[in-house]
Order: sequence, then structure tokens, then C-alpha cells
Amino acid sequence: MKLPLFNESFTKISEEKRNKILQTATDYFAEHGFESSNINIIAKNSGISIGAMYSYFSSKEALFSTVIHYAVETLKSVMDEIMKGDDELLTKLEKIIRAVQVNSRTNVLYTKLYGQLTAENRSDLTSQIVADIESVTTGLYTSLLEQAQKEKKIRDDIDPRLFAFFLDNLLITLQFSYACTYYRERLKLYAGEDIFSDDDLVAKELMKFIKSALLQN
Amino acid sequence: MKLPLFNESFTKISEEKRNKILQTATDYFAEHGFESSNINIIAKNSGISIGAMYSYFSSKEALFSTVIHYAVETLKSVMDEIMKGDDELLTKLEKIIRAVQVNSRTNVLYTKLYGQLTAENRSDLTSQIVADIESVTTGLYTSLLEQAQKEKKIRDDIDPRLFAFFLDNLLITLQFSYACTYYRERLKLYAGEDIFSDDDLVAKELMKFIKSALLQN
DNA sequence: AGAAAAAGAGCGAATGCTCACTCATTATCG
DNA sequence: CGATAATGAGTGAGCATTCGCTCTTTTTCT
Repeated sequence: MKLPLFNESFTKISEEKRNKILQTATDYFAEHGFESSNINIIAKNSGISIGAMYSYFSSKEALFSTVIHYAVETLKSVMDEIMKGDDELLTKLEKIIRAVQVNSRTNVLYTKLYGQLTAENRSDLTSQIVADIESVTTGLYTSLLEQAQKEKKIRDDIDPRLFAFFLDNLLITLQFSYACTYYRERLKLYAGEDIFSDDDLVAKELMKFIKSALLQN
Repeated sequence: MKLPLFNESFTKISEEKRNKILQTATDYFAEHGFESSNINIIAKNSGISIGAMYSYFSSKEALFSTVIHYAVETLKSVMDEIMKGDDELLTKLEKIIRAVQVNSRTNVLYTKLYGQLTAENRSDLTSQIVADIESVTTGLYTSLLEQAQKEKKIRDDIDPRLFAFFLDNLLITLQFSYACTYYRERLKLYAGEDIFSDDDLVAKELMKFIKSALLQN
């Protein structure tokens, strides 16, 4: 199955214009979700006509898919950057946590989009995109743990696939907690209003949590 | 701020009819989300006219709020049941995990609703409902950990508020993983197609993870 | 080169469809 | 026979998508 993305005409316009459209659409979708977003307004805010919009994208869904596609690529590249280094497991995890904290603030919109995707029962089309990124991190985390297990760096009495899953769960919810209104409020409920001015504390405690969950003890 | 719930007339109809409406609406909202749900169809599926629907609920949002309200109450009562026992921390946590596994399957719909609520940038109205339940579990987990810390049952070098937060994150994502299509697929990616026929494995490994995260080591 | 023609990018008013919600009418009941 | 409840056709607003048009650029022809 192939996702509907942009039409050829979209590649022919100036990069500036392309970015303007993508940025505007990302903002708008992140704010309103798919259903409640008005593509006419997105066009207007982008400084183009709806007619032009429909020459670049054959449907609202195609625009949405494209936006998601870019979001996913961005997140992926951050992950890859961290993973390709040869730090050991715990160092990599800490880097991911830091990236999540910094990046979520920069890319709040992307994370919101991600949240929307997972909650909505969107068509197979979009859920497919997400399967892409998911399968990347899945493999990454699992093989990281398996590797570490082989090297006796972490305990051997665990199922690396499930532990990778729990790990990812912690990182995803952390991501949400820095990006989505709802989860932000929730973290404040737990740790107080000021928690967002103390990234170090959160990172340190989460590393403590993860570390002793993983290590032989 | 007060949430719009049902009108008085809704209390006057037979319980059977009331349940039929709520059940139908819950199903429908869980399937389609708020925006994409059609209240005319919900009325028809419930076997009442739209006119009647609007005499029971003054708006689509009121119907939605009511549905959420019941969902939250149900989840709350399960939690309370577990919490009021005098089991120790780890036993309680295991019970919660088990409840999440069993209950999510029964109450898939409720969990989906919860997921939709948190992802959508819904009006303050609905986000308020959720703050209700959230503040309950927040308090519960945190004081459980503080208590256990006082009794030297778990390590004392941690911030109980943040550890409670991480704990809750693990439980929430577990809940999602048993209820929402997207997260189900994700868990399958990690642990294989058959994972959903082995609740014990998941529960055991998660307990292992949590246990060593919490214990002195 | 300059004129004429063709291409096609961009425009936005108009179309048609989907609902949330209303209200005139009808049924039910005490 | 009122009063109360229920009905569902109708209303209008919102919005995805279309399409006839304009205006600019490119190509063709003399």
C-alpha cells in the first residue's frame, strides 16, 4: 500500500515556499488535529490559494501524510545520530533522554502530531507511516539490550524484547510529558510546577530508575 | 468551571434505556473520536430520536463529557478496590498490572477514550475531567512510595514523586498497549505476534523491571 | 528579434455534502 | 384534556474539493 504524499508540482516550487507550507500545516495540524483542521485556512496562512494547494497535494490526507512524513524523518535522524556513536548502553540512553528534553521543546509540534496519530483510529494509510519509525526504534533498543547482555553489562535473567519495550515506554511518555499539554499538566501534578526548569533532576532520576532496572543486582 | 453533563430528563428514563444510550455512545466515540462522531447516528443506534437525545443532553459535548465521566468512574473504582487492601507495595503493583491486562480487554473502549482525550487539544472542559482522575492516581502512587520508603521497603536515594511518575508511565503505556490498535501493534513489534496470549510473561517481566528499579541494591 | 500561440501555475468563487442543532407536529400519559 | 415526552424533517454553518478563469512564462513561427 502506498501513502498519498505530494504531487510533482510541489517539488517544483521554491524551497522557501515549500517550507512555509509545511511549517504552517504542521503548526495547524498539531494545534487542531486532522479532522478539525481546515485546509482552506492552512492555504491562506501559507500565502497560497486553495487551488494551488490542491495542485501540490491531491487531498487533505495527502497533505497530512506529508507533514507526518517529515516529522518522522526528523525524529529518526536525531535517533540515528545518537545510535551511530559507540558509547555504551547507559550513555546512549542518557543522550536520548537529553535529546528528548531538548528536542521536544523545539519540536513540540512534531510530538503532538505523533500523539494524535496514535490516538486517532486513522486510516491504515497513516498508521503505516508510524509503523515505519516504530520498527526502527524497536530493533534498535532490542539489539542494544541483547548486545549489552552478551557483554555481561546488564542482567541476563530478563527478556530483552520486553525490557526494550518498557524502556521505550518510559522514553515515549517522557517525550509526551515535555510536548503535550495534557501530559505536561500531569507531570506537574506529580513533581510540582517548577519541574520543567529542572531537566537535570528528571534526567538523573530517570537514569537511576532505568539503571537499576537493567543492572545485575 | 462546571462540565456540561446530562439534563434532568435523562435521569427520568428507564435504566435500560440509559445504559443503551451510554453504551452506544461509548462505542461510537471510542471508534471515531469526538470530532468524527455523528450524534445523529448515535441517537439512531440507541433507538431514540435526535430530538430525544437533545432533551437528555444539551450538546454533543455534554454527551461526550457524560460518557467520559462514566469511564473515569469505572477506572477509579477498580483502582480504589486494589488500593484499599493492605497488601504491600509490590503486591499492589502486581494487582494493578493484572487489572490493567484483564480490564483493558474488557474496557477497551474506555481506554481508547482516555487516549483520545489526552491527545486531542480538547477544550478545557474535558481536560478538566481528566485532571480529576489523574490527581487521584498521582496522590496514590506518590504516597505509596513515600510510605514504603519510610518503612525501608524501597531505596531511599530516590525522589518518590518522580519515581511514582515513571511507574505510572509504565502502567499507562501498558494499558494503552492492551487497548489501542496502534500500541498493540507496537507491542507485537517488540515481543512477537503471540505476546497477547501470554499475559503472565508480560506481568512477570514488568514486575522484574519495576522491582529492581525500586529496591535497594 | 518580435509577435503570436500554447502551456500551465495560480486564483478563489461556487458546489455539494456532512452534520449539530431546532421546532412544528404527534403520541403518551395522568 | 392538558401536560409532558418523543419524533424526525428541516435549517444553516462549516468545509473539502472543483473548475472556469487570469496572468505569466515558455515555445513556436515569421
